[in-house]
Amino acid sequence: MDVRPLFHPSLEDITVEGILHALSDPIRAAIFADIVAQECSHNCSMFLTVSNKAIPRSTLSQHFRALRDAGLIRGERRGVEMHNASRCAEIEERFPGLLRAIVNAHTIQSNDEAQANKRVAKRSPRRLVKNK
Amino acid sequence: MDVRPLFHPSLEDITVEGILHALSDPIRAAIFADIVAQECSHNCSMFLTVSNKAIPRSTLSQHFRALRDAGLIRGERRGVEMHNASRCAEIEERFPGLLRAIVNAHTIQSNDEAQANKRVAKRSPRRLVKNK
DNA sequence: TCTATAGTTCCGAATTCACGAACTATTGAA
DNA sequence: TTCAATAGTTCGTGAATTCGGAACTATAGA
Repeated sequence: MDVRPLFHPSLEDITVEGILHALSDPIRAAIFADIVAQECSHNCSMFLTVSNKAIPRSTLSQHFRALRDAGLIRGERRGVEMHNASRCAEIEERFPGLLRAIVNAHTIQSNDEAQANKRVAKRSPRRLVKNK
Repeated sequence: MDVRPLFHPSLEDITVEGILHALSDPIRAAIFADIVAQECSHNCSMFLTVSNKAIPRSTLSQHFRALRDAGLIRGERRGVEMHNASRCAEIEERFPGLLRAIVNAHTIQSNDEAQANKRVAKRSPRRLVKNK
């Protein structure tokens, strides 16, 4: 009955600091990258594991709220689950190039890490770097 | 006698998360923007007030350390003071376009805020918006 | 040697963050 | 209807960060 509507900041209330802070967390960055990449709708539980790491539901919920509060995604309740879509297009209007550059940088970094893991794996096949 | 050398991460140890986190603080963002803008040397105490707000020395020192640890600036002791330079060029190699986009977004936001302040000032000349 | 300046370190208070437990809302089945 | 399952939120507590004053270190100059 309650179903308080989700808060979403209006475009002019979105701040750079807010965006950077939201995306400075690796889990949130991974979630956001995924939502951006596949422009289809996404519910939250798809992310109960992010990059081979289990995320508790409550933590996940907070991460989604952080992304919404920062204005990065828009969430919509659809029955029992939630649909999440990125607000890239809007943000691109206000801060051109920002999100593309960040997502791109994250991609570069992931690739670098994957390379590093391959090299490590060759020598000692078992341990992986950077997956604490 | 002590003068432990300042820590600076090597280029490949610089992370996107680290950069975003460092720049998600408005004071650090302002400091960094300034260092980037004026490519001349900068000591820390130039920033004892940032955007009309007094910053305690200890806090300032922490902020500079955060920027160094994130790999955004390089600090060098010169006599009694410190010389700070941005590491933009290096980072541009690894994460092309990232810093430009962020600094640019900050500029856009500052301009928007200045506009808002002007409009407010016309009506009630005294209070300024967003300078808590 | 004394003083002033620039910056760091230390530590306590305040804030933020993570996550388990309990809760709400919706759907589908009995 | 009622019951169970699913998706997500809220709350409370302990852990980790952050802020800033006080005391400290290092250098330059008188």
